[in-house]
Amino acid sequence: MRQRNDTLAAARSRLESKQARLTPARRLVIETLDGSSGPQSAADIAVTIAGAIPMSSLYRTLTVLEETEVIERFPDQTGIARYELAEWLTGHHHHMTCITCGATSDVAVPGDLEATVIDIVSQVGRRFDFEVTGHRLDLQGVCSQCR
Amino acid sequence: MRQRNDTLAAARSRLESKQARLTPARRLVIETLDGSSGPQSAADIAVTIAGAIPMSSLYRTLTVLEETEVIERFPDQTGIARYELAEWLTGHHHHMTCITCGATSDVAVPGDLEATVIDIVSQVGRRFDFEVTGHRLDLQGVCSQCR
DNA sequence: TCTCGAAATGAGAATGGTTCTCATTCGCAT
DNA sequence: ATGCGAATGAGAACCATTCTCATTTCGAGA
Repeated sequence: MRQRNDTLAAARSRLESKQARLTPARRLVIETLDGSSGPQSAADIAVTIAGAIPMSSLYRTLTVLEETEVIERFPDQTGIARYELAEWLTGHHHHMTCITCGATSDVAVPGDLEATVIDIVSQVGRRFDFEVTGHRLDLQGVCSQCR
Repeated sequence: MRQRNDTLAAARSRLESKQARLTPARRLVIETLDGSSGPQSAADIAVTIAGAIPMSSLYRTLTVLEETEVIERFPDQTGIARYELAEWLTGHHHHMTCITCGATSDVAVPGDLEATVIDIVSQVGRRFDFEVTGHRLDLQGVCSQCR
């Protein structure tokens, strides 16, 4: 299990390799995402850190962390940006989104199944002359709490 | 191969079952999406139809068609909404997005592979106590034109 | 065919997430 | 200590999308 200090150290060296610093704001955002079980919006993060970082700075912080590939950004179903630690920090995973409560949580597909997914994806890429560099698998459904 | 008239007829009956009409604007949008090979943004559609529908009406049209499940909406990687005909009209498919040019195109995963995907997805759902109702598989990579 | 009411439209204002500007502050390397 | 690029904060600006409301269109019934 990766420790928080590992994440911060890895993030710091990634940032420094791009002449950016691990500032208090950036550290706070990284720690927040490291403690979350699913992708967080800027507003989510602001709530978690109790507004410790003004929105304009928070967005800029998120942009910097995204550009340095410490975090990844993708829109949720409504188009609002959500962030999580980059996969090289967390490990490859996918998402399950509950169509009832809207919650999205991470899901690590078991290794054997993930291998099959990768195989399928590359077969499809080959068939359509598309050089696959990554994939995303989202499950929609109803979570256990909503049933 | 589904014909355009089939699509329009199916859309009309779907709309009428929800006391909505197949108006000229709605027909135009449906025909536009029917003639596209990938998801289109509101701006894309506006260009294709040469501004024949004012943006406020276009957005409302898209909302109505989405609510009646004639089309589906999902945000692209930048968070901008993109639309395409619902899967009950087009058949189940996935998307390939080129990380170089940004183009997204539809891809129908061959039946045997799709069956495996469905199997994997339901296994994962079972394992995580999540009642899967649908899935989305996005391939990222480089298209043949960009290589 | 005429009429009425519900549905649809168009123009423009309003919204809200996100980005930009710019003046100020911070922190590392001399 | 000093200087300079990096980082910050406040607020304005942006822009995709939604809302408002007055007007128009369509279709069912007279």
